[in-house]
Amino acid sequence: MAAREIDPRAPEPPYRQIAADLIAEIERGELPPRSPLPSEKELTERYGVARNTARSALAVLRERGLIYTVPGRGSYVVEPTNEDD
Amino acid sequence: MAAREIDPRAPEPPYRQIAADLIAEIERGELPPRSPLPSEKELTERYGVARNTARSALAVLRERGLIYTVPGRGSYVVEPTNEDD
DNA sequence: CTGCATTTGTGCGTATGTATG
DNA sequence: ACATACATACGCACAAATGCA
Repeated sequence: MAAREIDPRAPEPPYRQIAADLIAEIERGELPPRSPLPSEKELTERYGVARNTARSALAVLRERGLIYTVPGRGSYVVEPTNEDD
Repeated sequence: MAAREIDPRAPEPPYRQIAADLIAEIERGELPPRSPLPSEKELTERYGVARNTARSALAVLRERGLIYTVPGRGSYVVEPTNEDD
């Protein structure tokens, strides 16, 4: 298997497609708060991209404050901050 | 010339040293608002680093809201927003 | 409009360092 | 010491945007 719906020729670059995919997973609750995201290595295998591309996708989520990264451990979904109730 | 004071073995990684250097230039007024920063290529030559490293340095400034980047053109110092008077 | 140079955007591969367990 | 994972860095390639002749 591997390689989820990533199209290298789409106007949206792969790293953004992957970021959108991960964000969708979080919003669907498939990746609940504090749960670990796939490692960079797993993302490379799952989406069929290079490590830098996987890292770029994670960087998007990090900049949006959706995840945080711990060196040597991995990336995790942030705790919700109750700003939507 | 080339290669300004960048030490690859310092605890501060090169891209942060370069970012700090550029920030200092902005704060000294050597790079006034709307002035163009050196291109990525120029930064690689000036500091003796790879383009990715130069890009990482610019990304730091961009995230801090100190510069903005126009594809195909370059990066520029932002306009001050008068919040310090 | 066409072509060209310049510059940034994206991507791949690889290597080394640091943090964690 | 070791495995895993992220951080940083190098080199390279091609695409896309811009500006100009």
